[in-house]
Amino acid sequence: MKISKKQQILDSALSLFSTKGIDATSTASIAKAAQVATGTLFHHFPNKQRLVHQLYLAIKHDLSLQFTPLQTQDTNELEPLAKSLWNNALDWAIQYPQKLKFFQLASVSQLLSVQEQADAMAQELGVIMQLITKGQQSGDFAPHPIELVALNCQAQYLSASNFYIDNPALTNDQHYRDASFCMFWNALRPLS
Amino acid sequence: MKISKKQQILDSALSLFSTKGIDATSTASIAKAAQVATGTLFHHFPNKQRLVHQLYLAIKHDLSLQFTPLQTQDTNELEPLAKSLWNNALDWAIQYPQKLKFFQLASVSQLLSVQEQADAMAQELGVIMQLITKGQQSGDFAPHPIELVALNCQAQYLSASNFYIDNPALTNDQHYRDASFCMFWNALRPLS
DNA sequence: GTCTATAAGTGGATAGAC
DNA sequence: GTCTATCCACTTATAGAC
Repeated sequence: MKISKKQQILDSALSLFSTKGIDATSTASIAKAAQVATGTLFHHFPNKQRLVHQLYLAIKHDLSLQFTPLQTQDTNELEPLAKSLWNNALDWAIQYPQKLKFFQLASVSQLLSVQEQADAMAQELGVIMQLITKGQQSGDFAPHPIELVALNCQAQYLSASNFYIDNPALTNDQHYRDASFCMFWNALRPLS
Repeated sequence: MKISKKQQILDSALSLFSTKGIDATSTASIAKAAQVATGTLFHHFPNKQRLVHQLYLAIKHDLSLQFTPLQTQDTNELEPLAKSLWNNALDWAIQYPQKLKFFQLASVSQLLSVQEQADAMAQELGVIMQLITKGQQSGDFAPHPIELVALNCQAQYLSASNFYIDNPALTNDQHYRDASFCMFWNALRPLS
């Protein structure tokens, strides 16, 4: 057996959550989709909430892996670095639309506490925070409050990702790609 | 009796939906909170989905009313107009945090079809679309695809609103207000 | 219009065999 | 670790009295 039952459950849960919503998906339907008994599901996860939480952490970690390869790049030129991070993140969302959708559902739902979300953000997306701080120090970015800027970045990223997922034909359209990055980048800049 | 039972049901539904989530809120709990029998609820709304839909439309309309008083203003100067629209919308969200929360839940959940959401957007928020078009024609804004720009505006608005709702102490902090508008406005501008 | 009572079904979660 | 079988609280929605 190549994939463990636990992983099958997580995969099926992601698929169902992202299409039907988290609350609207029963544990029984997850087990059925994973070709597993409900007893097995509750053997691996003490309850539904823990299953959601574990899936959330796994996906957030997965996204963070898109950023790490770029950490070693030259950081003197901020814009090209930001552009490759932006495109990496967008490509990830386009490749795994279910992960993005679930990520969004989990963020908006009250299943995870604000604290849990903030912790996951700080741990996994620390690279982004450092980049914002660096840009503010060099004067490339406006000196706005960092929490506000971080939330704004996340919001613009989710917005652009959803657009590409809903309009697959435009995925590789350079005009659209440039436009989305331009808005993102300009938002961070100081008033000229 | 000042408020109709139907309105009591809508009010209680909004309150419960925004705190517990839509799926996680039972019709029985809505009826109980509204001090009404379940039979009464189903007399006014054929089913739960219709109740959600009706609430969604009412709230979207409520938001749109924040924009109409400004339509008659002088539109030669775009930035001050945009700033007052931005602040109006933020103030509305801060005053009615439950409405914003529900609005977000309904947008992300699959309860409303993409078409229904787009229709409501076009009808109620047409003012915003016209403003974007006008800015693009005058050269104040970059000529990005309008759908992309509209979604970006909505995302930044929701992001800023959530921040203020989660941090009530900063509601009237001018530094934060200016920062959030600066990001929003800059995102729309062309590359300098 | 509003209520009570209840139908008919689904939910998360558990016990215990293998 | 995985399964079958099952508990029972809770769900949406309806019927019919007032």
